[in-house]
Amino acid sequence: MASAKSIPLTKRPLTDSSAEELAIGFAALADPVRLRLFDLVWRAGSNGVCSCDLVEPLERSQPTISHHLKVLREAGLVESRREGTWLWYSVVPDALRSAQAFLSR
Amino acid sequence: MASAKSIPLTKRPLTDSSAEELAIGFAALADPVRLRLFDLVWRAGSNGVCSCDLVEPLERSQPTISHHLKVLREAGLVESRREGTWLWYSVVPDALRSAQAFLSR
DNA sequence: CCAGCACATTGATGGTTGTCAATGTATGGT
DNA sequence: ACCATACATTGACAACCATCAATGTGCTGG
Repeated sequence: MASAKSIPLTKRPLTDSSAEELAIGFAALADPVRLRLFDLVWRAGSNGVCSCDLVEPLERSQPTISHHLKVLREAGLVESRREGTWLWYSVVPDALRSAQAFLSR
Repeated sequence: MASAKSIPLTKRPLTDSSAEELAIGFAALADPVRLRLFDLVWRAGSNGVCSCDLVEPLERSQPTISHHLKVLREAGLVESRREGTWLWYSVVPDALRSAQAFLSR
């Protein structure tokens, strides 16, 4: 049961742990290359996009793109599915929910 | 005049420069201490909050808090106003607009 | 003018990050 | 079995970052 003294969630300051969690999400978006990468994956919709098509438009080496995709994956923003030799990346549904909630008051 | 070939803004991939700009905003929020700091300033509303009241709850040294406030200020997220010896910090109106717009598709 | 408070700046340090060349691994075709 | 392709991992390096102690700056009261 809720205590009589409880305060509405949005009125309480950020806890250390939820700040940590949010910061991880924002950190994943805190690099221009990674933002454009995420944008390209996002635009591909639920079908996703082959990572082989992400190297050229971003003008970075293949290991660099692979590294950034790993950061996005580990932050829970994108996911990948195998299709033969290829990997198809797509945005995790509701991945941005907590970030959106924070920015919207 | 708009070209007949022009594409709706939201359908075009992120340009390098707008990705750079967005990334600066997200980077400012990509640290747990800075997030809690921003949260505290935000909750203070338009009156703002004295930075002397921000050191203790965040359990960091005064120079560290001063450094983080500078990062938030230079990212355009907060602004300060002098009141005698004190500085009062408040959130810049519409500071989060572009970030919100990006996260909302 | 001096003492004290609020806040900023400097300098140092350990840790993290973006990048690429080189190499490794997995998958599919022949 | 072999080779080519797609992608990941490793290692290295320069740049950046969070943090604090020490010091500097600006304001106020006496």
